[in-house]
Amino acid sequence: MPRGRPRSFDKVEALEKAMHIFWRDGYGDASLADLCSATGLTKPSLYAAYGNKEALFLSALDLYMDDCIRPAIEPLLSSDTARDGIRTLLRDTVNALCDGETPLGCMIANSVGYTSLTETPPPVSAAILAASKETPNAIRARLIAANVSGDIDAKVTYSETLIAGLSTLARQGMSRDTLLKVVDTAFIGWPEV
Amino acid sequence: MPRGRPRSFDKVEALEKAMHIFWRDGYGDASLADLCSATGLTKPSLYAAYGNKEALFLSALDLYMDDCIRPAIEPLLSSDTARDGIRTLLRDTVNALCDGETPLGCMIANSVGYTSLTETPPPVSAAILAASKETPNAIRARLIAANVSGDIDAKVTYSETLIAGLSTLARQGMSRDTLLKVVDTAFIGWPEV
DNA sequence: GATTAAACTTACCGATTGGTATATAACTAA
DNA sequence: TTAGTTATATACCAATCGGTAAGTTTAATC
Repeated sequence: MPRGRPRSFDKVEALEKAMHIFWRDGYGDASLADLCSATGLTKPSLYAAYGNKEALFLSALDLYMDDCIRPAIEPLLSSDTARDGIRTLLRDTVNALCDGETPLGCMIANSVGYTSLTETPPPVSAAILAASKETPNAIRARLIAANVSGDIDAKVTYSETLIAGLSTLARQGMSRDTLLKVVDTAFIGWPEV
Repeated sequence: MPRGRPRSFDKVEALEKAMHIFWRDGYGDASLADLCSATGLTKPSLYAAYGNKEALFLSALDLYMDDCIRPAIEPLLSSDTARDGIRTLLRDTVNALCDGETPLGCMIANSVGYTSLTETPPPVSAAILAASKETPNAIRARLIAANVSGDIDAKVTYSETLIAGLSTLARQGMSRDTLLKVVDTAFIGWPEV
């Protein structure tokens, strides 16, 4: 049993609220005042529980990866073909980007857009950069495993471009149906197998 | 001849410097201190010449459209086929995004990424939104003029997605050659004529 | 019940934000 | 030369930024 006064809030629940603020506003534009009013906590409570703003963001990003990114990557490995796996990943991505319950767009892509990397603390920008590579790396691994012909790196970067663009457009309010058509269009020239 | 003391700096030259700051940092992260040190002006001089920060951004965005966007759109109208015109537009875009002399990425796409549209003044976000539609509108007009078959809107949004994604990746430091390969990959499935 | 350890509340800190009032300097027109 | 007009430099403003020092509650342990 811990010794002193028990904390009056749920730590992961509050972290989820904070994550949504970072997701919507990015690291720099998410003020402590916003984070406090979203979580219902005061600044000293936030700092006691998570450290400082930087540590809070890193925790929120961890949560985002575990909740939103990695679950979408997993089915890629068990897909029939690499093409189908990546196509499904992109369609699932669109559905996540346009989910009405969470902020528009992808938290990582939003953060990359926000960071004038000069002004963001190096640990934060490093974590964002690392996070932004997880999906492309998984796509590359899947293509290599499938032993596909052609330029694998070009296909990886092409997929990366599509994801970043889809997130940007989703953030601007483009509809889910429109973005799903974009995915269909993007795969017209992608050879089978 | 104007009456009072003549201004000691060139107004469009200073605006270009300010434009580069907004281009690199977006509206919110570009502080007046940054804008002053980049232009070499003091705050009262900036305000006397351009109004306030908001008006300065709008002027900078106008300059960007005239210098960078519209010149790239123009050749689209005189291209042999719609496909070749759009493909050339995207290749020129990549070259502009990776130009070593200007900030990485596209000023409009960067600004869209930055704006947590709640915090950006409405005139600014409206101008950004309008600017972000000029290229897609030109692409749509070209496709209509060519009377291409298939879903024109899907092709337009697909192009829009590519541009936004290319800008994001360019901002992250992806090389020009890599992004040119992305454009090649993106047009494999785009039917001729 | 006394002690101890932790969370909470209130109030504050220096730095930076966008924006401006005031005063001085530089120029033209009369 | 003088009056009128505009640009400059200095210094300041309230508001907000991330972060914290005390002091007060609330609980478990002894």
